[in-house]
Amino acid sequence: MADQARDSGGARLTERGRATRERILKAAADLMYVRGVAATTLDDVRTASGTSKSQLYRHYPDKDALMRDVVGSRAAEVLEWNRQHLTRLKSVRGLRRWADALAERVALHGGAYGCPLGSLASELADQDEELRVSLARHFAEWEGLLRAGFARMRDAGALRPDADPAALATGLMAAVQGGYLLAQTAHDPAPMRVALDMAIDHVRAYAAGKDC
Amino acid sequence: MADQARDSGGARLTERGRATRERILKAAADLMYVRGVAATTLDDVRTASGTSKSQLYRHYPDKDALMRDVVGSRAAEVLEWNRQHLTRLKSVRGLRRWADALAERVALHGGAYGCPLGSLASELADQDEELRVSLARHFAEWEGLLRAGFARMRDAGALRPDADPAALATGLMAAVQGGYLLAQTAHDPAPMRVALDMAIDHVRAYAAGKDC
DNA sequence: CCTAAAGAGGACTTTAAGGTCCGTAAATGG
DNA sequence: CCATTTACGGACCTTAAAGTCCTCTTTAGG
Repeated sequence: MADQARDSGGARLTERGRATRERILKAAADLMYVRGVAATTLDDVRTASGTSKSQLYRHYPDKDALMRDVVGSRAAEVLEWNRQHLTRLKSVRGLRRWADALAERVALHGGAYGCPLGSLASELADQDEELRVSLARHFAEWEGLLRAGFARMRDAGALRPDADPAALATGLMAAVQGGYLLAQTAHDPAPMRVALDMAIDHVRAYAAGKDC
Repeated sequence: MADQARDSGGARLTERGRATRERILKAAADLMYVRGVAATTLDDVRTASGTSKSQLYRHYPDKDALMRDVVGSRAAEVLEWNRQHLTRLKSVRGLRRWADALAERVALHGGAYGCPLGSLASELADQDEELRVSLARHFAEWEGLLRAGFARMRDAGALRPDADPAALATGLMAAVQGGYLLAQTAHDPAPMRVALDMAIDHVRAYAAGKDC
C-alpha cells in the first residue's frame, strides 16, 4: 500500500505522472545546461518536454524548485559517472583512463557547454546561498572520490608517502574545471586535454615507481 | 576641433557626458560581475550609477551594447593587470610573485565572484557567438602573455629546451580558471592557492637549474 | 461499470524588465 | 546674451515570462 510513488507535496503519483515529471526534469536540465539557467524559460521547458503549464506547476511549486531539482539530478549523474571510474582507482594508468574518458566526453560536442555541474555553479553560486552550499558539497564529494583514490594509491605504495591526496585532488579538480571553461570558450576540446595532462603529470611526480 | 570626445553614435560628448557614461559602465560591470549578467537589470544599473533611463539609452542603444562594453572593459583591465606582472617574467620566482598577487586578490573577498573574465565567459559563451569569440580572443591574449614569458625563460636557459611554453601556459590558465571556480563555489580562496601551486610545480619540473 | 482522484491542455492574469518619449536644465559657442 | 546642442529625470508603453485557474480526459480501485 505504501508502494505508491508520491509527489514532493505528498500527493499520490501514478506511473504516468512520474514519467511526465521525469520528462520535465530532463528537458529543463538539458536546456539549462546548454543555454544557462536564466536564459531558459518555462515555456521552453514546456515545449521541449511536450507538456503544459499546469503540469509544470503540478510537479514544481515554482521555477526555483525546478532549478534545484535540476542541480540535484545533474550532481547525481556526474557523481555516479565519476564513481564508476574512480572507486577502483589504484594506479596512474587508471587515472589516465578516467581522464581519457572525460576528455572524450568533452570532445563529443567540440568542447562546448562546459561542465554540467561547473556551469551551474558559476551561474548560481553568487545568486542563491543555499544552492551555492549544495553545489560546494557536490564538488567536495567529487573531489573526495579523487582524494580517496590517491590515498589508496599512496597506501598501496603507488604514490610516495609524502604525497598529499587532498592537495592532488583539489589540483585535479581545478584542472578539470579550468579545462572545461577554456574548452567551452574556445569551442575546442584541446585545452581540457592539456589541463588534464598537466594535473596527471603533477600526480606522477609523486609516483613511487616509474608507473607510466 | 577634432579633440571633442564622441559617442559611439557619433554625437558629441561633453566632459559631463563622458563622466556619466563612465559611471554607467562602472556600475554595470560591477553588478554583472557580482550577480551575473542576466540577473542585472537596467534599473539596478540606473540606481547604482545614479542616472536615469534616458541616460542609459543615450549612451548605449540597448542592454546588449552595454554588456559588450562591460566585457571589453573588463578584459582590458584584466589584461592590463597581467601585463604589468608578466611582461618582464623571466624566472620561476617571478611566476610565484604573479601567483601570489593573484591569490591575494581572490582572498580579498573570500574567494567569491570568480574570475572577472571567466564568469562572464561561462555565462555568455554559449549564448552569443560573437561574444564567445571575443572572450576567446581575450583569453588567448592572456595566455599569450604567459606563453611569451615561458618562451623567454626557455631561451634564457631558465627552462629546459624541451619545455613547451604553449602547453605550460594553457595549463596555468586552466589552473587559474579552475581555482577561481572552486574558490567561488566554496567561498574559500584556498583552492586557488592549491591550483596555482600545482601549475607552478609543473612549470618547475621543466626548470633547468634548482630555481626555487 | 462507476466514481473519485490524478493527469492534461491551454486561456487568462500579473509582474517585471526592456525600451520610448517628452519636457526641462545646463552647457557650449558665436 | 542668445541660440543650439547636450544632459537629465522620469512618466509612460510594450513585451515576455512567471504564475493561476477552469474545464475536460484518463486511470486506479472498489
